[in-house]
Amino acid sequence: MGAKRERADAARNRAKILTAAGEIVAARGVEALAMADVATAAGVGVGTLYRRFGDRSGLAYALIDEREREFQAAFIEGPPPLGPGAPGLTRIRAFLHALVDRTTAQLDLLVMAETATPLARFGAAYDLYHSHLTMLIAQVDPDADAFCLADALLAPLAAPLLAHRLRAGEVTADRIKSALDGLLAGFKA
Amino acid sequence: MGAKRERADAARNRAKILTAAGEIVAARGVEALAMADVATAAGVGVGTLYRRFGDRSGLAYALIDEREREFQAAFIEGPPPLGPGAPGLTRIRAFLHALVDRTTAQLDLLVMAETATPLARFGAAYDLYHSHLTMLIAQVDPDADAFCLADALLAPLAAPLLAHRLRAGEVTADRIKSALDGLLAGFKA
DNA sequence: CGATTAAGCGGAATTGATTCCGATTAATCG
DNA sequence: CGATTAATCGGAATCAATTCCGCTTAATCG
Repeated sequence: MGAKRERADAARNRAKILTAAGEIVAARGVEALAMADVATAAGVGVGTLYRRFGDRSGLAYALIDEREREFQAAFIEGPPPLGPGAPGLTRIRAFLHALVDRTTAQLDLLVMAETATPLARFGAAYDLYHSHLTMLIAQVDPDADAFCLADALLAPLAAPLLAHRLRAGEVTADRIKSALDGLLAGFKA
Repeated sequence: MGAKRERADAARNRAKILTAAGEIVAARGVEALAMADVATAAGVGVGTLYRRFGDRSGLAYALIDEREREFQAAFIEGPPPLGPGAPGLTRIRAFLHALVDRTTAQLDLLVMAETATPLARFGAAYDLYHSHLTMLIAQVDPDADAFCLADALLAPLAAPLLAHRLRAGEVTADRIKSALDGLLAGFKA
């Protein structure tokens, strides 16, 4: 794991870059986070930025890193109900709730860390699928939060995630369908 | 709805572009779909490409459009169980299964239509969250497909989707948490 | 048909991310 | 401390997407 310890100038530059990037985000938002600007503000060349952080989303991730570490530590080794000690279902619920909070707290940076470029449309399609499902769910169970459930069923089927799983050979289309059936089983319960 | 009908030369160019783009994708894959190349192959200027399709992901979407229309027609007005006529839960299941198939059939283009640029990492974070959840779920219910369920719970919380929903004011963080609780309720059922 | 005009056109220019590489310099070693 | 070497640097060059804008031309109208 441990690389040979960063050279002194490298560490100094890393700090300067992170500071400059943080200030730009604070002042003008993530869209304004241009690599060339960060380099200039930090007083280093763009090459330095890339050697240190890989790419734009890597820089975003670095800006998030501290809170991310805290969050990870909390659910891996922190106190219950997030950490070990509480019963499984309780921990699952606690984790999901905490993730919602953690995500909304740094929404812009997290979007950038995941997508690099602004990210295109949510498929003209997604919205159509979503309203179709919302309608069907409302019909099956008038008491459910059809809108949110529709997202819960749809999001796992987004092309990028499916591509990730299928290409890695981690799952098959049939297995995904079975899992969906399992979810649906607990529906109008 | 209907704009004033496309000019003859415009329609001709649209066809030439779509043909050229389709050939490039067939021959060298979506990564090779560079706007300048498509323009050259189609014998038009890049400006024409952009006026006609908006941007790169718009072009991808156009390449997909035909099958997409068929799919949409099938679940909106086609025969049951996909279309109207079958009971709600049956239609939901049929829709989700069909969506999995429809997505896997044109995976690359759909990814491109959704993300424009290659798409960055799945958050170094996503994988960690996923294995954490997988473990907890397996512990709660040894018979469940923990791996897939973990995706089902996690994907709806991806930053881009949350950002979309929260910014539009369509939901609140608390409502999302409640919906998650609802899903969990049907778990070890 | 000739005038009129808005839609459409091409491709140079711009923008921003990412890559390259010769010049530096921190860290190591004798 | 001075030599040696590998890690860093800086910033010019490259690459692709997207924007701009002056020129064309299909469609419309008298």
